[in-house]
Amino acid sequence: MERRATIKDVAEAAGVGVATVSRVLSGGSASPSTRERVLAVAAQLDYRPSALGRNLRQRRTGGMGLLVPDLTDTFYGQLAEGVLACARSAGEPVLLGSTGDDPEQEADLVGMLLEQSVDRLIAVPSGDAETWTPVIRAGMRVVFADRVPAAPFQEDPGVTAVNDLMRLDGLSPAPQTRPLDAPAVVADDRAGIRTAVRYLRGLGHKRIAFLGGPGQDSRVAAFRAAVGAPVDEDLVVFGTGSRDSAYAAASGLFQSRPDLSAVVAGGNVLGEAAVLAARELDLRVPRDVSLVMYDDVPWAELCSPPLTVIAQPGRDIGYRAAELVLRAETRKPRGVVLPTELIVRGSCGPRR
Amino acid sequence: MERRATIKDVAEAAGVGVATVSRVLSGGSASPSTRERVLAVAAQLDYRPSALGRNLRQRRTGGMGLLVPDLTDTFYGQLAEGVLACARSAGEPVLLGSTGDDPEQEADLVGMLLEQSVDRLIAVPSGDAETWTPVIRAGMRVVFADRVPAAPFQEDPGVTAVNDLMRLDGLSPAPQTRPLDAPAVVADDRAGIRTAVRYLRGLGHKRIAFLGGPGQDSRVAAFRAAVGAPVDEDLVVFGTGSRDSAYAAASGLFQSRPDLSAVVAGGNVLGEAAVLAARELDLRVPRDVSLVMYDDVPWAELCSPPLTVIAQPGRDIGYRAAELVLRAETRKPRGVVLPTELIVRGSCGPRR
DNA sequence: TTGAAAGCGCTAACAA
DNA sequence: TTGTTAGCGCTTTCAA
Repeated sequence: MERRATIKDVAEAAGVGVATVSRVLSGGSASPSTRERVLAVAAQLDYRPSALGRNLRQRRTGGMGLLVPDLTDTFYGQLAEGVLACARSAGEPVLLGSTGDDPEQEADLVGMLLEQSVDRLIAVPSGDAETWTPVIRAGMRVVFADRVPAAPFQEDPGVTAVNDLMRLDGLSPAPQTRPLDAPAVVADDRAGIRTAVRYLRGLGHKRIAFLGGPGQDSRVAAFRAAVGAPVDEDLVVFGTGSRDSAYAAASGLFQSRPDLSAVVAGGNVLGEAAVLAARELDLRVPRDVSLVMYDDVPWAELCSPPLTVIAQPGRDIGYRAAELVLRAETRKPRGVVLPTELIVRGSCGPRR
Repeated sequence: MERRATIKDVAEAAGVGVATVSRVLSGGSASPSTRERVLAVAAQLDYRPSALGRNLRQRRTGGMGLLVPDLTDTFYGQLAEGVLACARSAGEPVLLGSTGDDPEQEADLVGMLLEQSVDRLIAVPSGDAETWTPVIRAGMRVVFADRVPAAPFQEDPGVTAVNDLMRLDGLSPAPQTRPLDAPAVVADDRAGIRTAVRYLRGLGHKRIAFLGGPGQDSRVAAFRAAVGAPVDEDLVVFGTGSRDSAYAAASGLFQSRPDLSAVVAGGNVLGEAAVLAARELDLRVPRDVSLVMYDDVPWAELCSPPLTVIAQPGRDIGYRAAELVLRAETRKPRGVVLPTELIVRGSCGPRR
């Protein structure tokens, strides 16, 4: 890197002390004449304050970290765009990491951010509450997006945010121990899933399956609640996050339960897998099987028939999360739940 | 951020000087006994060297910047995943920016990186060679990915990399002035487009259109070369990068030239638009119009018929670019061109 | 092999 | 309103 002008250069050229330059540039008090002179010189020298110096002095790096499971998943692309939009308008840098939905990789990435002294983080978490507690305790200001860390124990979720959201989602409330001081920005999974299930019920469907992926605990819970006890457990299956695994899960589901007439896919990768598996098995959508997919992605409309989806505002989720993590907010920040919308297209039909 | 152990703490606890700690931790010389002691203490204190201090001292930030046009475009998601994979294995952070294919936003983002003293950058460029020359001159080590900056003047492309690649792509060679010292990692657009056009020709198509987007100069050029002079200029149309604009371009194309029988979409967003526009206009694919799309994305298979595509290795492009920018390489680094592959599925048929 | 010391560019006390 | 100064945590001469 070529030598760039430093604050000292500006100070000398303007005939003032470095502190004055610093003050002027950060909007502190200074006489109009000094201010003007300093500004002129700075512009003339094309001076740009070094974030390095400032950060070291303030013992913290500006900007924020962003951890998502997979950027080839369009939903996370949308979420990331939201975060970037907010960060840009705030002039803050964003450090990106992709976790592959693997708690270990996630931990590595968090370690890297710690090393960089990044103390603000937006995360779509893979690890459970137990793994996140220490990092929040260590002073990292984290906002969860899209989902919250799973509770490690049924009897001790140990997470305020998780707790509240689980309650929102109709899960059993649990005693609040060790509250996890992190807000979360999520979609209203409960309402979204409930609406979808009711819609399918209205079409006459009785055997409705749920095809889930990692971190979709609240959607699964919402599904169970929506179909009501007793839940046919064979109709609730999971992939591990990769497209292959999602396909395997979908294919296995269709083959083991040819009696099912509708499936709710918990995310767009799972929806994709369902479409592919159905085609492979010569199941027609929606004639043989109806499909509702979580996430509205551009290609949902390209399928034939176009997919009926539960839309969640990925971009807004990211934007709001970035706002939250940026706002040097007061204590006990609360999370936000954004609405979902059932968009009816052509992938659901009456039960045959 | 809670107080973390510093190098000084480690030095004191180990009864050595800070320089020794620094040496030990960076693999310098030290007696076995000292080394062991320092290491033990460091581990015990959970010491992690602060990137802040190191960076200031070395007047540069580690890691790299990554600038892409749009993360909701799956191709760039793939590319980003490649970059992240390489960065992770090198333990380097990645600063992400999304330019929206807007040279101004791009310039802002570059400015931000400069301020952060990030001196390595992987960019899918929006601005032309003229805007990039100064940043490279300023010492930023940039590697272009997916495409190279457009040449500002026909008679003075002013860019070695651009120049070479344009030549590869069959454009007129130009005198090499002001060489732009930046390597590029791109797909073999020329071969990809040529193969697609030949394939369509083989199917009997005569009136083949090209639907392009920003930064696709080399693909357009390849298309012109492949169809051969005289090129029917009305059959070469462009969107500006947004989905809406792509749709408008596709729709306009189909309506103004009902005689066309095949279209090559220069990217997946354009392909998406073509499918949508065709459906809206009641054009059947491939009966009424054949379609080949650049980019193999997961949803290409979900369309019916599944889309015939020119696959380019997005992830590899990102990975290789990251390797290049990381390797403190010798002078005059050359770019790399990765192969494309025509994947025939169902969106092309014989001309009616 | 080791330690002392000098900064990297900046901000924030503190003085003037 | 200003300038001087002391570091932030680290690496790197330079001596010992």
